[in-house]
Amino acid sequence: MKTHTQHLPKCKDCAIRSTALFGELETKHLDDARALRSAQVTFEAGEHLYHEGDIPTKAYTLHQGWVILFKNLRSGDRQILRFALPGDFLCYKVGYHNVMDHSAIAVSDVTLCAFPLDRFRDVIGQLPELAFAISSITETATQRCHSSLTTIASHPAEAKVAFLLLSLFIREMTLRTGEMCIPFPITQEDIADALGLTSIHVNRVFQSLRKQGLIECKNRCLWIPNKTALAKVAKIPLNELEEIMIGTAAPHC
Amino acid sequence: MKTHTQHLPKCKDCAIRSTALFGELETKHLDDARALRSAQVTFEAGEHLYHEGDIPTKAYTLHQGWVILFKNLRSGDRQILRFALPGDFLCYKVGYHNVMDHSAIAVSDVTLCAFPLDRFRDVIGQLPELAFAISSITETATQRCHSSLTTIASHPAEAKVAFLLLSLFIREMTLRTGEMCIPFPITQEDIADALGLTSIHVNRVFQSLRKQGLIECKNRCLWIPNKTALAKVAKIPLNELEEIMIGTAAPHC
DNA sequence: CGGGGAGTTGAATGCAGTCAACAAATGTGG
DNA sequence: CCACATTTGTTGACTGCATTCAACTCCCCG
Repeated sequence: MKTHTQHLPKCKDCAIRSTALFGELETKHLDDARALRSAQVTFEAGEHLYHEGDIPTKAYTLHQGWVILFKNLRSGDRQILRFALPGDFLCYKVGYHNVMDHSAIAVSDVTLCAFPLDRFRDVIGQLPELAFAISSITETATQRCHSSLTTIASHPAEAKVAFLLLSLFIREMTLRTGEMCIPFPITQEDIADALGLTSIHVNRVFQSLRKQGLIECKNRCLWIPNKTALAKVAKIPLNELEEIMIGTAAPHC
Repeated sequence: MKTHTQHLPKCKDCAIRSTALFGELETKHLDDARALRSAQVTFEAGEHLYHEGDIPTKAYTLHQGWVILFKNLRSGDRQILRFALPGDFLCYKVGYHNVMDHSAIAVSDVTLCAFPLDRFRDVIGQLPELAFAISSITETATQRCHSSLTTIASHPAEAKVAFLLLSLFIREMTLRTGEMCIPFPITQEDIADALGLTSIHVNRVFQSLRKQGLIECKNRCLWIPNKTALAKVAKIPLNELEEIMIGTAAPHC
């Protein structure tokens, strides 16, 4: 982990600001919002951002790269709770049990904007909008969790994989326009750990989806030629999925 | 649904106040907190509190009875997201997409305290503590969702059922001390819909758990003689589960 | 007393897991 | 730059948990 406090990039030039929440706040309360950010931080692929049990002091907006949020299980393997993509808000915790219930690890090299948590208390006093902004983010997170829960609990493996790939594809594509594939730094085993399947079975599903022409995936890149068709396999209407996956994700400065 | 605005019970006499969040706020900001409550509302068993797609105007603290939160699936059946018990906070929504992503139905006759959502905006301006209180609740909800996700994704049916029964038991037992069973108004099919199993398989698991002496369940009542033993089957340490399930749940007046 | 919902039981099917071996891709040190 | 090691992906055979379908019982409620 490296921390940079000097020469931070200007917020107004930030490519992901439009997908992040401070984008909206900034117009009205530019200074308050900016004042929250303390530093930019980088982690290398494979580094832990935080561990289950940690008491966090900083929240992060993910600026670049992918992060996996997961819980370690007694049995030795892990349950992936969420894939965090640029624009996502991580590690915000204000409740009584201010202990992280999961760990986070960088899957690719990542850059984050750091916000000391204690400053939130002060700023929210003067800026109630921030409280609603954060509520909105948490609600989105819960909504996505509901969506995952539904898919994982009651659909066959092919639908689960289709759902996850399509979700990630939609989220990543909103960040980059006009490209013919998205970077896809996760492994089939990661997908298995997210969906409660074995990597072997995920592999079989991948091949089946490839044969049907629904996905193209090689060299750490993913392309979905026909989102509607894949949504059908995922057993969720495309517009519904897009509504959940796109939209305000994080405060960003 | 019936609404009562007269002769509301006094908050300080409320049995569940201690498990709810306003319990803490009240000492400092009694009047502000009370002012939020507009009415008590009752629903009969089987009545819907709200539907997926609704734009809510009121949030509720569940005062008595159980409520099921669920999503209807294309396939015709439903995915249960959460069982709400007395003390739980329902239907709070402030984000941009202020549309409910799920429906709620009363499983037993229920009483709720209603809080008009528009008042929250005003009060939070003067009372930032309320913002944190609500954040805390939402975090707990997300944490429980994580916990469900983990259990449902990666454990066999017996562990899933054990996990759910134990969770409900622990939560309900904090509300009533010294009793030899908890009211258990849900059916095996409800459990199946929550865990992504068939009711037939849930039934087989029930019988297996009964034979092992881990649960006693009849006449809409549940008793767990040995929580530690059942936690072992659920593949989660008892103290960890208790930490997630007990504690601040809802603002309550 | 009859009807309907909830719970129970059995047999057959199938989806996904397990084990094992191998191939391909990626990374590392000499 | 090549040789080797490690990780990731691929394939096949076998097993088993959970589903499906169907029939039947129990219990509550009108």
